[in-house]
Amino acid sequence: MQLSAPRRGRPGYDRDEVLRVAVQLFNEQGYDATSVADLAQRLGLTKSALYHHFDSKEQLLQIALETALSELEAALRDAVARDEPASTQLTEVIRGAVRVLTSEQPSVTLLLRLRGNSPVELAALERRRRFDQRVTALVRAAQDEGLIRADVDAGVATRLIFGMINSLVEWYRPDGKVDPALLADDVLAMALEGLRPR
Amino acid sequence: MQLSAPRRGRPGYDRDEVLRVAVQLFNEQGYDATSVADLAQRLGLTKSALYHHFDSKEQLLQIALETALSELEAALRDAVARDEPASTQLTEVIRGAVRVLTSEQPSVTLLLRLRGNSPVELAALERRRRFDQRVTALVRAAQDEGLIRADVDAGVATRLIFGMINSLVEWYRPDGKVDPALLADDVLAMALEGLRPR
DNA sequence: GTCTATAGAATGATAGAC
DNA sequence: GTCTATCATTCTATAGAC
Repeated sequence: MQLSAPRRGRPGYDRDEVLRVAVQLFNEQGYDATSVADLAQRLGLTKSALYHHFDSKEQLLQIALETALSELEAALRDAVARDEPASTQLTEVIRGAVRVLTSEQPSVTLLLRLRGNSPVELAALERRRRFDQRVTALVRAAQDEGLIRADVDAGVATRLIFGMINSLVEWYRPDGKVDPALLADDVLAMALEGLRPR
Repeated sequence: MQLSAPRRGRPGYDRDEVLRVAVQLFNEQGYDATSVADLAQRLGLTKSALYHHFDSKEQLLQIALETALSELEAALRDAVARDEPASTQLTEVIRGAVRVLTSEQPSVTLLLRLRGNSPVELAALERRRRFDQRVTALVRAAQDEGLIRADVDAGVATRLIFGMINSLVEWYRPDGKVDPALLADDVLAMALEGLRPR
């Protein structure tokens, strides 16, 4: 079974490679601050060559956001699929979110910086909001089970936990020095046990 | 003592009011996605009238960033001024940072979203980096004193703590329902004791 | 010849500055 | 309002691998 069709035509970038470089540049400079000319220059192409691969600048954004959101939603689905206590599901969601943020860091970074300036961005923000709501419900259930203190608001607790997790896109570097699974352990330890020695 | 000079000439915005609206709009849409025409429309002015108050769009950004950075640096200075253990200084820095993020939320929000696309942005990012380094040194000293577990990297711990704190700009709303000082208690409790009941 | 990646030139719209 | 620069985008055509 062949994994990729044999290359026809002159050699050059394919769609995936263009997308990868585009998302990286969007994250370096910001989506709005990055012009199609910037991207063409980074790739060593002309703008018109880029438009052969994609319909619009926004389409590049849309595809990247779809990747980020579908991976996060899959992690949530996997965590709640098995018949386990909400506390276990919550810890699995946290591990899954850390895994997605490290493995799909570029596209998730784009997602976390959206301002809602277009229908595409608004739709992505709405999907992200629904994800947050489902996690908040898990935190609430985990409070009922006693894993999480009941004297903190579930919404505040969720936001603080994901404040830690989401900050990963700002400083995590996939250079192999930090195992993402161990990083998830650190996040869970800090969220549940705190940083003070016991 | 009069707090504001009597208004002369036609009524209108003064420099501070223009700045306030500008920073708010920058945060709604993103700095790069906001045009001077957008800002003029929001204020009900022409672009020319705006340029009477300011030299450039970037000057508005620069002033806001100066506010955010000087307040954060002042909070750090206050925390380390008194002759107390590093552990105490660290908790005071955290309280101060939460106070600044809530009281100066608009300008700090701008600071946290910078990408370094101009010399002004690069200089601000460099000042922010120095702030982070000084806090990391405090965390390291607090580890030596036993407030913070020694088995987590000081840099990782600092980043996770400020991941929580910085997330405030995304969801805190100064509507009076949440006292910032109590919010700082929540952040400190989660960072030090964790969310699991003891 | 056919398919794909690429270029050059030009479009209309909008940017920041004054 | 006006200016010049730059924006995203499109049209038409070519270069190179099959």
